[in-house]
Amino acid sequence: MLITEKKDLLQPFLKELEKNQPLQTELKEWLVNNFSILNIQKDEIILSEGETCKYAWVVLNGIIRSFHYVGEAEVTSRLMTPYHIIISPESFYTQTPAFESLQALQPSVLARLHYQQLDLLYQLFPSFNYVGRRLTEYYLFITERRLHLLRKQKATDKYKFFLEKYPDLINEVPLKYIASFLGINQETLSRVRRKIK
Amino acid sequence: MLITEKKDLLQPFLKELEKNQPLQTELKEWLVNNFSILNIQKDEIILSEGETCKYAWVVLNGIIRSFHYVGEAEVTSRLMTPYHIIISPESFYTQTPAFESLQALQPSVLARLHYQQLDLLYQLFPSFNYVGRRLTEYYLFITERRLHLLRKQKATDKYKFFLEKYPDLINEVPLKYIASFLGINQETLSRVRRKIK
DNA sequence: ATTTTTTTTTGACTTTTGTCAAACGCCTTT
DNA sequence: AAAGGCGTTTGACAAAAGTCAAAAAAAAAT
Repeated sequence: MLITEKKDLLQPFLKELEKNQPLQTELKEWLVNNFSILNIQKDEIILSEGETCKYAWVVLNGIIRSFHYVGEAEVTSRLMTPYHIIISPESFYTQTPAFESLQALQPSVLARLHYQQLDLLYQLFPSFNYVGRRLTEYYLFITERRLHLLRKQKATDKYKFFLEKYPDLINEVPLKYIASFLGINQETLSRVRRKIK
Repeated sequence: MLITEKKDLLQPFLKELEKNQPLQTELKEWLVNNFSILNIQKDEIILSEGETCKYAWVVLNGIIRSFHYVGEAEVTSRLMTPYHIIISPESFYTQTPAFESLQALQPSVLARLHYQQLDLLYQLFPSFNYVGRRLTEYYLFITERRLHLLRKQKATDKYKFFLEKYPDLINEVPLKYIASFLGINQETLSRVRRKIK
């Protein structure tokens, strides 16, 4: 892939990164040089349970879900849209096997950076620790929001919360994944939807 | 409070901070000088819903819970034990009013640092951004663990997970708070306990 | 030691959600 | 137009959890 093309693809993500604080030009160049672009098919698995999460991915296009198994059943834990950074946190931070998998729900474009490259990035540009900290704080906040959702007692409340906080997902993601994300089953979600309309 | 006394109180917390990487002596001195120690009574409210979370607290002793209201009912969202750093994430990071409150479940000893002091700390010691990032990553990980708990479908599974991951809390925290933390009601928790024993 | 208060458990009943099987609607393929 | 596949809805019934009131147990106060 041409470097100019890669640059264009990464541009909106870099802009997101700069929301807090502008980044040094060399840092941005380093990012463009070191990220790789991936084209992912619908349903393709990006990370399998049991593998160690060696990359941080950025969604440039498409939707990715994380899921794990509870017995036979799949549980969808996160739904990730453009400019979201994806890792399996425990696995990535501790470089141990993941208990969850990552899968594309649509044909998607991702950028990825290797764990060791990210480590190097923090060494080369210590100021990037500030960005890393702010980003992690943001992810902590949205994780708390998912917790808030799951603490809603009634299926109806969960669905309303979902509509409010994740409006861009409702028409993009099959209901079975949304139901699972909300911790209810698909039939219950379907009944909730009928009641609300 | 004497500085030597404060130093002794903070010592185990500083040791926790140094688990990843030793800290410069001046940084540790700065922390000892700038943290304030608070003695908190049982049931005392540390932060009230609607207030902005201006401090980061460290539990040196005791147990703190966070909770918010859903209608009339209180929902306990976190239970925090020694050396845990406490903030109301959204409120602290964005300096906007909190939707949750913080309360001591036991007589507790806390150390606190003002938001602006923390900001100053990051400026004075840029390397502390690394520590901040690692800490935030850790809190992200344990937040995901709470999510994992709430995604368990059956009350029995939630309680077993709680016993496994939070063994130090089971004999210290009244069951009504644990039930609420698990997203079930107290009577259900009581019945689960009978069935398990 | 006794009383009072708080915490935990129990019982009877209601509400909510899950389960399984089948049907429906819509898009794509032949 | 018919057939197949996928996502969504519906129905009948079972299981799980919630609610309210009261009892029992444990802890704290007098």
